[in-house]
Amino acid sequence: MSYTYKHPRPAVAVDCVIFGYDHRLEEPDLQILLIERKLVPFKGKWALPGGFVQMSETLDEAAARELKEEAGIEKVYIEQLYTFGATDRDPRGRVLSVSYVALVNLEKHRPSAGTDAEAAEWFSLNKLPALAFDHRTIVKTALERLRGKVRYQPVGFELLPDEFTFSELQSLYETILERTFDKRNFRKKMDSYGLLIDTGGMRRGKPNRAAKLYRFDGKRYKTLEKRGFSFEL
Amino acid sequence: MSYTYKHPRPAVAVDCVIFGYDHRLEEPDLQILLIERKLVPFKGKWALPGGFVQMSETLDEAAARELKEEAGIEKVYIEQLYTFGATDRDPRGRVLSVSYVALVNLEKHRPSAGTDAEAAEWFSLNKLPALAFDHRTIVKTALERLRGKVRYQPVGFELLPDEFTFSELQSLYETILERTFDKRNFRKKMDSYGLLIDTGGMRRGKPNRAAKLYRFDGKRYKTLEKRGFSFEL
DNA sequence: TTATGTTAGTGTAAAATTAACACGAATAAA
DNA sequence: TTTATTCGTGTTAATTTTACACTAACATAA
Repeated sequence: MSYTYKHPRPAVAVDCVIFGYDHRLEEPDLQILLIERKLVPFKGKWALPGGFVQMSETLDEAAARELKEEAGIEKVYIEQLYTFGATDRDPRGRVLSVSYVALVNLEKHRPSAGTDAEAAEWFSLNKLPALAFDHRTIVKTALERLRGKVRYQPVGFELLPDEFTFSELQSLYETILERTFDKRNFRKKMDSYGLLIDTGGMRRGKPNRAAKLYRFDGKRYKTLEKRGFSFEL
Repeated sequence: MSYTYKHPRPAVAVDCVIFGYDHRLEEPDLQILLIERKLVPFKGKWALPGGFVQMSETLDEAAARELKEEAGIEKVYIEQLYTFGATDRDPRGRVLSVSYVALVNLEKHRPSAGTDAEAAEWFSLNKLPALAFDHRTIVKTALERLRGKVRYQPVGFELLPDEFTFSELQSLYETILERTFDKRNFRKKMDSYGLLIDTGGMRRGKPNRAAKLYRFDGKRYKTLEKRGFSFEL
């Protein structure tokens, strides 16, 4: 079966930069899920999960599908990032890449468990291997987006478990933004938005004072957002 | 001549939201350049300037080319906005739209003069006609981007002439953000960044005190930006 | 049972930033 | 020369941000 057009057309792929975060680590860092390529070009090299867009699906759907098929990840935060269109970015021919950024917590979504995604592996952002195509550029762009976005939209919570402590939240921000925050000031500011719900639970198990568990109030945020409220860290 | 592929491919277009601004108007507003469609579908309707991506050009190049061919506009600020990929956004079949935002000053780039762009016309943003395809959505997205961006990156200057007065700059921001600023505070803040150069010239001609002309120091901004400085209004 | 090591949780004062506010100076036209 | 209009400027109060240190609670080891 083949398809014929009057004018030449580029192929269109979606590629996903999946940021993972594990709050349980001593020194948590951002991770990225990569897949080892089984085929030429770049056989054996690591690449972002992705694939070609089907005619019947939207771009968002294509990204969600690839996320599920190649990474075994479903129902997470995902947004379109940028479309990369250098003419020589794929040696096979003209291929555009509509890139997406996804955010997942590594406790909720176990590191490449089961599924199709056995070729998948998490890498620390600062220990990435050489990447196929222009995927390095895509990752860089994704990181800039994440750093920018996290400061004025409450997307950080997507990287945490449903219930988290203030310290965990702070560590997350410190990791992403590569800076430290004063504990009291951080808490004060976060508190002031009234977006965190005290779940009543406590994080126990470590040989120190237990920490209260909170949940992000997404509904309230949406309400406030419509009223012109803006989150800012 | 025809082109055959093993798998079906979407067609890929670029569409440009060109924001225009005329500081000479009494009550300036943002304008958008539209083109009256000569062909079905949406014949007779207004649409964003755009067209299909050629195999030999990058997406940015395609956008620049369409800007020139359809709008007669060259060498202006342009950046990629978003890629729209609803399966039914074009009745002719699957067409992706990689959208761009461009910013032009209407004194520098005369309203649809000469060129190919005779079908082109500027419309006030709040008096837009019905648009073809999903172009309304694209315009909405573009406006959100502009509003967001203008506050933390000095892109507003792209909408002004090379030399402008403080009042003109303030009116621009007030127009885009749909709010007012205190004259003295606005000036103080802008001044504090040291990004405006006093050209020595004066804006004369009106029956009131002449205003000093300034120029935006783009080079200095780039230097500061690298040092971690960030503009914010 | 007690001691120890470690993280959780909390308030205040100084500094910096933002917001509010009014009037004389300069210009072109009448 | 008068008039109408916009330009250019400084201070004070309010708010926000920053800096900073100790007690409380928990699990483990003694």
